[in-house]
Amino acid sequence: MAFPKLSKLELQIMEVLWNNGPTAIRDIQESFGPKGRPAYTTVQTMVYRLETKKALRRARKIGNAHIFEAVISRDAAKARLVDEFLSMFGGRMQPVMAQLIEAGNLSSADVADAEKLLRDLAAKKKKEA
Amino acid sequence: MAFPKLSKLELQIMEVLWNNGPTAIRDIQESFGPKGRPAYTTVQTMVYRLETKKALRRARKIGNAHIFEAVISRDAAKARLVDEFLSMFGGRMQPVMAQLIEAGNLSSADVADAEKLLRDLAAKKKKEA
DNA sequence: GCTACGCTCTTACCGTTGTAGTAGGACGCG
DNA sequence: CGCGTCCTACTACAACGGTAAGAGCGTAGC
Repeated sequence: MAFPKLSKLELQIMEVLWNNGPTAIRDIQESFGPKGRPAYTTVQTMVYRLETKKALRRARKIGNAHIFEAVISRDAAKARLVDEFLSMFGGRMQPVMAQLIEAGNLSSADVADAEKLLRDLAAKKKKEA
Repeated sequence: MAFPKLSKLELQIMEVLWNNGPTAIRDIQESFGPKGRPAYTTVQTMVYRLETKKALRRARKIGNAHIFEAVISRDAAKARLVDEFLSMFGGRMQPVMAQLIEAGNLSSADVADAEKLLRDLAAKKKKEA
């Protein structure tokens, strides 16, 4: 399949690769901040699983350490997440928007941004039609 | 904890209770539509698990069949879902909105609804400040 | 009253996720 | 060259979610 499902921790690992570019396991693990981070081998296991899922690959070696890089794009992953989420709401968009807008702690700036996006989208839809 | 995490299938079951009020397992199962629905005992297992999670309870019996009713409200469950989802995006609201608006297949009506919600929210925020 | 059908309860199994230990190879420093 | 450190690769395991089979009991209808 083109697109594997990623769990929360897997996503956090991908996030590091998306932000930092190719990274060694040790650096991924340390990027979790000193407290409450998972053990080195935990991160390692997740990275290996991401590898079999083809979400990342071994780019090269430095010394005996592998350097991993993302294969899947951040946008693709997030689109997948959105789909997943939508399906929880029966696939209907409107209640999701409503819930997000009401329950999420939106700042005024967030609201303004969202409005702009919606206006742009509305305009685009009009043109298409 | 006050609020258990519900999986997809668990949510679908709760959905039936929220829509229909107190319901027997057989009716929950049948509400999944004749094709591709899970076996009776599968639904039953999920219902039992929801019971131990205190998401629903046995309301009464009809003959020897239990009738179950929701304990958790739909809004509470969906709020929980939204939180869960947000945490996947690092808790920041804006990118989530952006992703949803761009990637979700919004109808024109959805867009209009969302805009209205946002306008109301903006107005409310102004008044608060 | 007996029988059959439906419901309950119990038990089980597999895949995924998160967690980590351990054994052994490689590398670099003194 | 030898020792410690670091990384790899493998293995393990528990919780959870989805799936369901099997045994047994109650009720309703004949």
